[in-house]
Amino acid sequence: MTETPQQSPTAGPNSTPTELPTQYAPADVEGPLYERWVERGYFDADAKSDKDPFTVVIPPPNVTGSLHLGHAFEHTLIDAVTRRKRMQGFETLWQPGMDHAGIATQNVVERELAKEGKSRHDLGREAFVERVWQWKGESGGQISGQMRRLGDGVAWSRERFTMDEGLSQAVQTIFKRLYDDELIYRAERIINWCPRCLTAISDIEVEYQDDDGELVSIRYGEGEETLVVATTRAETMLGDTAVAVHPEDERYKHLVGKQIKLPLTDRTIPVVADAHVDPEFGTGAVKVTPAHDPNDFEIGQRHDLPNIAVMDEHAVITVPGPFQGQDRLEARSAIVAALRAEGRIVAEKRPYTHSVGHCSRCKTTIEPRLSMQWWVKVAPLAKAAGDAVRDGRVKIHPQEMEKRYFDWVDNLHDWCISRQLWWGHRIPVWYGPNGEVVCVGPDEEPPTGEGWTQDTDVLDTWFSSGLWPFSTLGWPEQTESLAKFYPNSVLVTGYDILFFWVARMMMFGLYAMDGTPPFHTIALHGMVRDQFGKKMSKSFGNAVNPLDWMDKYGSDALRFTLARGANPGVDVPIGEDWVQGSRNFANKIWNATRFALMNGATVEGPLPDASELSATDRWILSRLNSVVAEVDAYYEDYQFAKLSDALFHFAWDEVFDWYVELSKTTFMGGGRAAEVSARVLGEVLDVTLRLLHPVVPFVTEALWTTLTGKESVVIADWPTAVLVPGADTTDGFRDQDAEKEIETVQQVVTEVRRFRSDQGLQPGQRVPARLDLTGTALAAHEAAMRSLLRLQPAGEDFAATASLPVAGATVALDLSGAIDIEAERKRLAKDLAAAEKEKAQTTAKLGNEAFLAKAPDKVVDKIRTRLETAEADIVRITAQLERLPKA
RNA sequence: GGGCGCAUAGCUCAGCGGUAGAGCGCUGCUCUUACAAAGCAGAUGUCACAGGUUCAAAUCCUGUUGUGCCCACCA
Repeated sequence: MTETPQQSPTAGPNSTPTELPTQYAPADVEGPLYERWVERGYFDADAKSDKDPFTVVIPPPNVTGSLHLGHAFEHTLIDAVTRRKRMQGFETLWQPGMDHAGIATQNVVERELAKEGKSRHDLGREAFVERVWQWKGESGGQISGQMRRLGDGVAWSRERFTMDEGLSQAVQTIFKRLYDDELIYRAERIINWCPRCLTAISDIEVEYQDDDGELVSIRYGEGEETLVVATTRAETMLGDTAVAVHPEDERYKHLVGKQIKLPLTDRTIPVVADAHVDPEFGTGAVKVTPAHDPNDFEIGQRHDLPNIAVMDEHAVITVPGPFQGQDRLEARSAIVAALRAEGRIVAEKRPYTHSVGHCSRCKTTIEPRLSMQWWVKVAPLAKAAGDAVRDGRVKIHPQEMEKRYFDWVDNLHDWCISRQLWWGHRIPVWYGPNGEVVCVGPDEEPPTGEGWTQDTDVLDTWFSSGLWPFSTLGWPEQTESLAKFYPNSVLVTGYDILFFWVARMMMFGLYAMDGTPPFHTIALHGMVRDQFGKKMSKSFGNAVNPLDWMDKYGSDALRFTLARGANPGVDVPIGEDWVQGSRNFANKIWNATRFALMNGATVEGPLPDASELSATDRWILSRLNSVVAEVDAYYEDYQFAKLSDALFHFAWDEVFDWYVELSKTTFMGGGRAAEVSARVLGEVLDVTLRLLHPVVPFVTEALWTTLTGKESVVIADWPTAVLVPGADTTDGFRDQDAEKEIETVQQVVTEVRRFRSDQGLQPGQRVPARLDLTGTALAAHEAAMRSLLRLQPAGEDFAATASLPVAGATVALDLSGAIDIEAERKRLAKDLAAAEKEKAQTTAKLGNEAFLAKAPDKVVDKIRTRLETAEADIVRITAQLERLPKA
């Protein structure tokens, strides 16, 4: 769809034909540019470099499928940060890689198998794992393809996978060290069991939601010795081994120590006194099922109660009798029915809304279950992880998130790390024939001989990703890369994995790297949502494949839209219309650069001396330097939305709109003035493109290389304040007077345009006009203003029918009787009313003693100025109204 | 049950003590020689509600209502 290259019709002295088409076609440039960047090694990181390092790791995407908009968002932010640092001269490493995502990936592959009517057991462990590797190959390829499309500047040669050889070594090493330090142990506890995934999961992998259940109150015991307990999981009563009451509870004191009959069984169970029981809640008596409830388990420990498991791993009743073989839900209603038949149900509450745990992977209701598992003793590790933030060595951004972090690390239970899965790092522990337990580190031979077997479980996937900031650099080997790039500089990730991943990296990093935290800043971003702020999900039908929008609008457009919505720590809505708007912005940059090139914009040679610059030139250079400073400040504070917005408005409104329009007459006039402006425009574009590059890398690369003739903006210097020869500034050119002057020009132009529009004049219609600019600084801008306002020189027969005094200047127009007097009268009346209101307000304020006494001078001055402006406006408008011919 | 956050233009959000802002959308008029993926002009807000502090409150405090998120072993 490329159009014939256009040539500037007004071919001035500097105009050259340009090869750029009139519309930016991202698809034509993005792919080749990315491949060129990679080939030239711009993204590689050299551990031998003497530059200061800047390191950031990718939050490794799961190899479960393809990237979604959330990844596109995260990658945009990380890429922007690292591209800027690279331009600033740091030895920059963006470490790429992927996560094997144990349970998630195993589930995906099992679903694939299910389509073929097979289960993983049909294949057997080895063949199944082989199959998952195959899946990883495909999915991983897809993911890296998407990252290339996005423009991610990662060091591909360093790509790692949490299950590759080196990282497996790291996993075994740290496991062994923690084991030897007694920070990893094996114990039988109540765990969160997923009867669908058939594995234990950790506490944070359980999602609680309010479910409707039924609370039944059951009478236990016989005759005088009865009490009532309540439960939502009636089936667990088969495993009850006690009833607990509060030690001080008078109602039950006589029963403590007695045995009472457990209904539906031939067992009797003791009544125990335990302070855990809240006498205020329910009946004050609690059934105790140590094998199926974490609290009950602890009560059981205190009172030496037996643990009776009543369900197998599929949550099917195993207790011999009428309920054996029934699923837990089936058994629940059957047992309630049986109890009712015995007259033991004394109350029912249905529905009873209560919080129920679900497997975060498959949503199946968790079944607490007694099980032998491996654990990390987190207390000492979590203490260190909390302290590193508390003492300021690690900053969390935005700071409000610190509270969440502390709440978690300060109240952490031990971490169950073993999983009854096949996909993952196998636990490096061997069991001997006589119950010996041997933990083996990397490069150690496992015990051989009769009866020795390796633990069949694998590790929680977050165990290996917790090592990511240093395992990717070669740890446990003391590599050059590790020395150079650890600790990481900043971690950019979503607040949703603050506990899963960030806290674990903190714990492991501090532990393995002798107390050096893995990064000094944690920048947390929000979740991508749809244009109405709704969560994106496949089932809701509002999920978007980032590739679709990149195909349609270009990667830059997607990236810019995402960056522009990125307020720290809060969710980011995105809609297709907005991406389209960003595409328009990219096109605008493209065309503005075309215009500049057609007019000879250049970066060759030094900037002209300050004495040669027009006020327009000085204004835009001054503004440019403010924006450079502003953008830097926003980057340091991870304010991506603000920096993107600042650049958007500076580029579009100030450079591409006002500067270009105000300079057109200069360019057309040719001569030295045009040369000067061409050099200034070249400079402004050069800097603006470099400022924009981290967020919109492709279009800026295409244009910057064309503009400057240099190799690549990827390796260009990050902008600093521009200096103008001959100007009395050392820290960057600024010119307040020029800024004021152009502001006035803008006011005049806007005011006259408003008048023209109100009068129904066609935008292109030329009107004879006389401009009285005496006593103002605007004389130099007359040609530009006439051009912008379509004003012709006043001829012999000029008759002013409208006269607009604005900002000290007067613009008289000859509308040759075409003026709509009523419209003008209305407009002026409206303006007059506004000015009078303003006058009244400011007068009142200035008459207020208290205000004058307490308000800062700056504010008082401002109010005075407002009053003066209002008074001047009133005079002006009144004069205009009087001058209006009678209708 | 605890903790945190949010309520500002039709939508999504900035602003966080001194004249209400942006993007998108909407209404007019224009192919004005970089760009119609554009230009110009315009409309639209008791800044959730009620109190309080202050010369001054969208902005600070208290309460109310609505809403979202995180955490939690009350059967």
